[in-house]
Amino acid sequence: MNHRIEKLGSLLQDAARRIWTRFEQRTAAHGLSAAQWRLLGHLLREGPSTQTALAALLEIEPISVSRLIDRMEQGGWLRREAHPEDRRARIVVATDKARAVAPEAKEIVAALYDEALAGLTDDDRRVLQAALLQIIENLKATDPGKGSEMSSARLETQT
Amino acid sequence: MNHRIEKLGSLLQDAARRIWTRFEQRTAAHGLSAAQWRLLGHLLREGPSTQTALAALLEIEPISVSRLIDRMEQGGWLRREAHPEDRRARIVVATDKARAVAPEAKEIVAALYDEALAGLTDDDRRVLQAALLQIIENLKATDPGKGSEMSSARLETQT
DNA sequence: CGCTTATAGTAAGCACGCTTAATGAATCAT
DNA sequence: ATGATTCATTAAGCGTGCTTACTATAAGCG
Repeated sequence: MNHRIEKLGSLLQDAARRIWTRFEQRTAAHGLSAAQWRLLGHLLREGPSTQTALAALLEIEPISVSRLIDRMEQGGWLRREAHPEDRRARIVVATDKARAVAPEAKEIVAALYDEALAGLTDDDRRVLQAALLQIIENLKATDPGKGSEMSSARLETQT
Repeated sequence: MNHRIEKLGSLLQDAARRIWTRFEQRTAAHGLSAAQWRLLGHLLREGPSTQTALAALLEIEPISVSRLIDRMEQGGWLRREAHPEDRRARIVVATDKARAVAPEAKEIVAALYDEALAGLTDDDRRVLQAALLQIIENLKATDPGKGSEMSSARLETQT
């Protein structure tokens, strides 16, 4: 019998909520939300991209990307442009405004993570990171506890 | 320089999202959501309670509790009753229906957590749990990176 | 007693995730 | 080439969290 983490779901949710709330407090001047910054980060690192590609990358549903981008376009963080070859698709391009705030946002995130992880050793942090990746991997399959095909996931899932 | 967890926020959010999504898939027959189950759990363990008390316990805003309870009341999971001494307050009481599904919900949660944590050793799990608690603690203060007053948090937050 | 302040709950409105379903364009197969 | 299927995106509507602002009651104080 393995160790039970009583409130795993609540703990994860709380931790995540606190982080993005804090992020938004600190970027309030720009009005950039955590989800928006996450998307923007991808866009800036990897260049213009299709909405579908972004959805896959962020692992959220295309419709969620669509509406996120609606607001970001309104906020002037990016533009939707026509795809040159596929008239179904749009290319999402970050604006100069986005490029301009990126360094500051990065610093805010770095400082926030340092704060969040204060008191944790390097080893703890590595275990934490690996554990989160493992959890995500374990829950990727549609519904059966099928788990992963990589990253050393051993399935010992059955009742 | 400590280990940086590049995408701490995203990882936490993803893991949490996957857990509650999965929970809701499995309780779809009852139509119980993860947040509702969380509230119900408190109610069943600790008995009838004021909305304010629930908000404090769940660490969410009273208004969030209010609307959550709206739906749960509609769903027949609980009732709002008058507080005998304070006419401002309402006492929230779980119904028999809630009591009836509790064992099944508990099992679903336990199985889900087992699945989520598959491949993690007992030590990993303990570190994970402690790390999540630490992160939550570290981010409790209003905004300044004040961190915690307990649980061995050393602040090494500065740039 | 009557005024001020604090507390319990709610309303309105926003962000972000979801599901389900629609639209238009591309692609595959006959 | 045409008809069916797949794919990119959007629309509508819901759940959960938030902030801000309001009502009603309670409590403290002159």
